[in-house]
Amino acid sequence: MNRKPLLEYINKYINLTIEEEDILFSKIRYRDYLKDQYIVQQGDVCNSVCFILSGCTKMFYMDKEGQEHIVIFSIEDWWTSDLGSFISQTPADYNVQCLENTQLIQFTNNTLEELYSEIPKLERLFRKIVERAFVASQKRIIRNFSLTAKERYLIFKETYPKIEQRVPQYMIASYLGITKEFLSKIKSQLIQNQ
Amino acid sequence: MNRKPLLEYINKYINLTIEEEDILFSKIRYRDYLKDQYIVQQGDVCNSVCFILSGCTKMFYMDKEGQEHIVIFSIEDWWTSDLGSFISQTPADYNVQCLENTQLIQFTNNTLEELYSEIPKLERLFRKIVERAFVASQKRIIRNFSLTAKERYLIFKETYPKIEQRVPQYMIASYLGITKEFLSKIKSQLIQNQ
DNA sequence: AAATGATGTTAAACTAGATTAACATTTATT
DNA sequence: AATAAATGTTAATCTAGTTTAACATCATTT
Repeated sequence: MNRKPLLEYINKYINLTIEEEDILFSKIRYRDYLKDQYIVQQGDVCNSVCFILSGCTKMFYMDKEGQEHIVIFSIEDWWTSDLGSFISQTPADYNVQCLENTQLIQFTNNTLEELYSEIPKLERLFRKIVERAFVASQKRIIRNFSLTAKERYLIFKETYPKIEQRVPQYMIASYLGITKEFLSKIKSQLIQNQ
Repeated sequence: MNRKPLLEYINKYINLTIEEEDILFSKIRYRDYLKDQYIVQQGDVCNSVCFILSGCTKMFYMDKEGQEHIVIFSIEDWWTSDLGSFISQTPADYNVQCLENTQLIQFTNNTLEELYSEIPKLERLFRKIVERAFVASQKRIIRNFSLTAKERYLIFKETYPKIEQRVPQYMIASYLGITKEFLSKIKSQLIQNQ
């Protein structure tokens, strides 16, 4: 299997020797999921974090009214998991479902613990990855408070132009925290005012 | 100075030898801030993360209209910083200001890099800290989407009972993403309906 | 004790976004 | 090609939360 995407990604943060690369790839597992399959299900304990090689997933929370709230989309060269469930080994709050056929690399709990002890540098890698994710998450909280839905939509389009094209509009509405009807209204307003 | 609070905190995640503890405390710096002083200012590059020994801070974003949006409160045994600015060494998006006289331990960029190389275990510590912070941050995004302001207020009171007592109500409103007037309304509704 | 500033409350008018419902368009299935 | 299922749009009505403004309370300074 092709090692390139993961190695290129990792090399942005740390440098591995050839031997370390071999250790890494001896422990991880490739997996293929079909469109609509679940990688994580709300209520199950999530036992892996996954690096996406191709495809697209959504992570969402289903509330008591049965409404879906999308936390994040993930595509190639990014990660997906319910990290909260993974790190504390408690039932997942979220679902992760494939929006396209998706190929990924799984790091299970055991895999990761072994890797951390054999290649301590990976501790740094994952610290840096989570740092960035945390910063993005905090930015999103503030945006949700201080910007209107229209402004948030424009930022979303700018930030994730690829995702805009690949997923249905009603899911983008869910990610933005608005209804699909209101997103429709925003889009028609944007078309008129230019 | 008293090493106990930081060591007790660290011991929840990793174990340090006596020698490692000494290295740690030889590199960090204690600081005292007065009420209302700024630890980080929007626009400056943030060059430390701080562990709070006593006191209370707010981290907030000031929008173009001059409105303050509180991202998080921090009290004893927790951290404060603009992590985004700190890790990428770019101008801070947020302010961190003391709400009480505040005593803290500063980890500067250099301090941390030295510590990581002398005590690699600390890499793991900070990975775990950021993991938890990230999970809490994602939970908050979902709560803001799927719960009403009243529900969010009740959860806030439950989760941070100490903070509720210590900071003015209008700042709690800001943290919840609502106006102080609406928080007042919520509180009077809660008093009537019981 | 009076005065000033910071914080908190109440109520009326307003608005961003939700809800409901009907219809339009695109995609998948037979 | 026809039908069904999924996705997207429009418009009317409704509501959670905002805005404005006046007033109340509490703390600090003189």
